[in-house]
Amino acid sequence: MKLRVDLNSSIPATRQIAEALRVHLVEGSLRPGAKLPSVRRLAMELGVHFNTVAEAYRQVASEGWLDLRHGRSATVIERAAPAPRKADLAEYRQRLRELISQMRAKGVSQSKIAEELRCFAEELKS
Amino acid sequence: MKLRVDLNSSIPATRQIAEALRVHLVEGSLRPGAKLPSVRRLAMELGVHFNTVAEAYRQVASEGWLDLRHGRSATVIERAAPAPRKADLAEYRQRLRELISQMRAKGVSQSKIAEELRCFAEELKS
Amino acid sequence: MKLRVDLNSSIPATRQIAEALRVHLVEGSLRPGAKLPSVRRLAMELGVHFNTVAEAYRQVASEGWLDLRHGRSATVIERAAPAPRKADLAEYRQRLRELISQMRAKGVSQSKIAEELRCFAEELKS
Amino acid sequence: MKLRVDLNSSIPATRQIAEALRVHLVEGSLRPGAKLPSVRRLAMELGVHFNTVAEAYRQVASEGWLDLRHGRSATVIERAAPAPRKADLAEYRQRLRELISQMRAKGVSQSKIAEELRCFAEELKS
DNA sequence: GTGGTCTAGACCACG
DNA sequence: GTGGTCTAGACCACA
Repeated sequence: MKLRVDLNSSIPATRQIAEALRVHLVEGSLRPGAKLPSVRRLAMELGVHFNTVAEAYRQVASEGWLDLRHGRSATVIERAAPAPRKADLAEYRQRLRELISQMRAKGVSQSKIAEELRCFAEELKS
Repeated sequence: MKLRVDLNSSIPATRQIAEALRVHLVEGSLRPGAKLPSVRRLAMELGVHFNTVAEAYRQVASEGWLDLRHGRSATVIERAAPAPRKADLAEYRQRLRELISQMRAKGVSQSKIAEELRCFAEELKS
Repeated sequence: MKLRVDLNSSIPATRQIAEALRVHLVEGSLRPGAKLPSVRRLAMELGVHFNTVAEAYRQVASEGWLDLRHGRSATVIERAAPAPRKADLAEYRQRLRELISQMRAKGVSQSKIAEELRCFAEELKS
Repeated sequence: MKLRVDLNSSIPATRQIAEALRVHLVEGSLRPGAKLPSVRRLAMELGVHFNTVAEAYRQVASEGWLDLRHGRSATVIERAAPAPRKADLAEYRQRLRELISQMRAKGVSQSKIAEELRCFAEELKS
């Protein structure tokens, strides 16, 4: 498992790590039963404080992906996929619309954005 | 032009207003030359402090959408699209990826997400 | 409103502050609508870091006592008293039994403990 | 003597074991002279690592309840009740107050709480 | 060895 | 002015 974090990015390291973990979890490269590296080890590898990693683990655990208990290493657990609520979908659509507005506001062209979206859509197909 | 803000929401009012403006600007319901309501009037309508609206106007203006000068009403301007910085693009891609992971974590199926993305991409083409 | 915290105590300041707030809230000296002092002001008064107070506020707010929103001062809110669940009562009884065992283990005499308990019971009557 | 520990509980095993022992010791079901099961045996029964049991024994022993020596089984001893330190008493009073606030916050009525306290006080008298 | 807590300081966002 | 976030370091608790 390899995680990339960019310490110079304006996106906080905690969020980057949590997000990278979610990607692995969602995509199946981290399966139930797998043990994550210890917070301290991963922190050293990434060049961040161990609390930064610990917080990321906690966030992901609070979403039901990890069993995180004192003294034991963090373990991926079987996770009952919740049924998506309609309200959630509407909210996500709204957030997507806002994200696109922001991109256009920052000067990214419509065609470039459309290309990005299609690119992600393709990735999901596989 | 109608803006919806929910004062009880945990999303801060400033951001809600700025987002709503951006959506209108980007989607064309606010065209160059259009005049926005005065800060105080809009504030009264929305039930927020006028500074809150002023801050939202300033944010949107700083992105090049508005001509904001003392004594005149805020006017939408034809804006030279700023060159998107590479770092920005990377950040937006990251945020998009994150949004998608969250949707999947919430139980939205891959195909459903892909469909949403393509749908937005189509809208942008036109 | 006066809060006492003992920085030399082994009990963490955050917990002491949260607890002191709870006592005021439960006993009615902080009523719905009342505004708490700002985290920074209270922190200065108590001689702790403002984050310590902020965390205490957050804990109490998460129990439904406070309206805690960015930029506004913390306000006591009307709180629907939840119906006590039976399981809760059993748990509290267990915790009380454990607390008493610990006191006896530390050398506090039975009669002294009984006296304490009766003393608290009296306070509650009024 | 039977101890219940719940390995799935968020309460750590060590604490659960130590608490359970204290309750037995204080309430008299473990009297001076009684021998506790060996660390390994109890650990096996409870399904925990023997170090976990050993740590619990050590904690209880450090409070003067047990004679814990290499090669002999842990034995309950007649203990000279240690003099309670004033600071301890204050801390316990604080914890009791905290427990009561929590009960009230959870919706348990004052009179119900007072009744519980008096009930425990009576038990101690005998 | 593991993860967790508490405190702290620099900086940010909101009104 | 308000509260909040992020990172950090010393120390603690658990297995």
